Amino acid sequence: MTKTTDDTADVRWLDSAEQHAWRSFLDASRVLFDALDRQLQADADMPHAYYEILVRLSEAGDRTMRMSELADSLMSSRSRLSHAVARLEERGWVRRRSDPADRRGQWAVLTDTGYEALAAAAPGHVCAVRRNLFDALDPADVAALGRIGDAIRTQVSRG
Amino acid sequence: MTKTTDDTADVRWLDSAEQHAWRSFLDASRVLFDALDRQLQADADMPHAYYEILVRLSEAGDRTMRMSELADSLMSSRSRLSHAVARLEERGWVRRRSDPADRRGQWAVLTDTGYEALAAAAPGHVCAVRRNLFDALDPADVAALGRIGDAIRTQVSRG
DNA sequence: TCAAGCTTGTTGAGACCTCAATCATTCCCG
DNA sequence: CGGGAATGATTGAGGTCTCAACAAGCTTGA
Repeated sequence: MTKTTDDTADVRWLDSAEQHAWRSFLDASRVLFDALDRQLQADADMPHAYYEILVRLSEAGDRTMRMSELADSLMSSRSRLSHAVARLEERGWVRRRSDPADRRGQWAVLTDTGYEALAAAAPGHVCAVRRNLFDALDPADVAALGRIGDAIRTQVSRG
Repeated sequence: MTKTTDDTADVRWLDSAEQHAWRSFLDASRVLFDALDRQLQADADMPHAYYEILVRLSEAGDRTMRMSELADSLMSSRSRLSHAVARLEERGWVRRRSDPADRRGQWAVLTDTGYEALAAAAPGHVCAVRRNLFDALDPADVAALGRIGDAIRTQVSRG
């Protein structure tokens, strides 16, 4: 969509560098995430979202996190996480325990089976990330990507 | 997930700069795309995927593209596009016409109604892209983002 | 010519996500 | 203390996406 009429004169359209950056970012995200999702689904029978949940839990003390804390750390809605953890619980990879101190709260706990599933999936996934992403980037690109990502996250959170 | 045993010694794990870049990219993509999807859904009653389809068609000669060409240009699977165009057709925003020269092929055509829906959605969407993304980036970042995106797309397509 | 194999596109089932509504609990303040 | 607001989390309905299977048409080569 480019500017063609005057009734939107107050909009600052994207210039060509922005246009290119934006489409490039969109396309790159799509192909990359699709590729990683397919790899994980094929080799470890889990979508990337599950993998990320297992990773966060594996890094937490006692392999345990509050649902809300887990959702925040994954930039996920509570609803999305609730559905996902319900499915992970069916697989026996995560268990939920209610918090005696605040009976509204729930703890998500990574089970041994869940840890094993993660350990089995990780090497292939990390290889795929390296092959599809980092093999294309030099150290300056890696640093730039980190900085840009941080800037975006901050910007979006500010509303 | 970090290296903890020796049975995966052949995997080159991410170093801390890569780790940071990767999570930052993941998180930024998630919050950004979620924000844009919500804005479009709320203000124009369409998901971002529909918007992109309408944009491509609006830019094509005769506002018409082959389904496969459209799918490729959107980095979309044919199945995804088929479902999406079916829904767009129900809304009267796109029509499909079969190609007399190759009767397997279909042309997707943007209708006037579809064009109007796009024109109505575009200003708000572009503002949201600027507010959530470009307002946080200086020109060097914009250039870097474009280069990195291109590199990723190339890398992933090479398998 | 014609059958095997590619290409184009669609379909259905099932998985996942969003939104809004809901429930239970805790917090806050008059 | 008590009642309304806020918090933590879940649920169900409905929309979108994936995967695999399919259908139909084109192309090729013996």
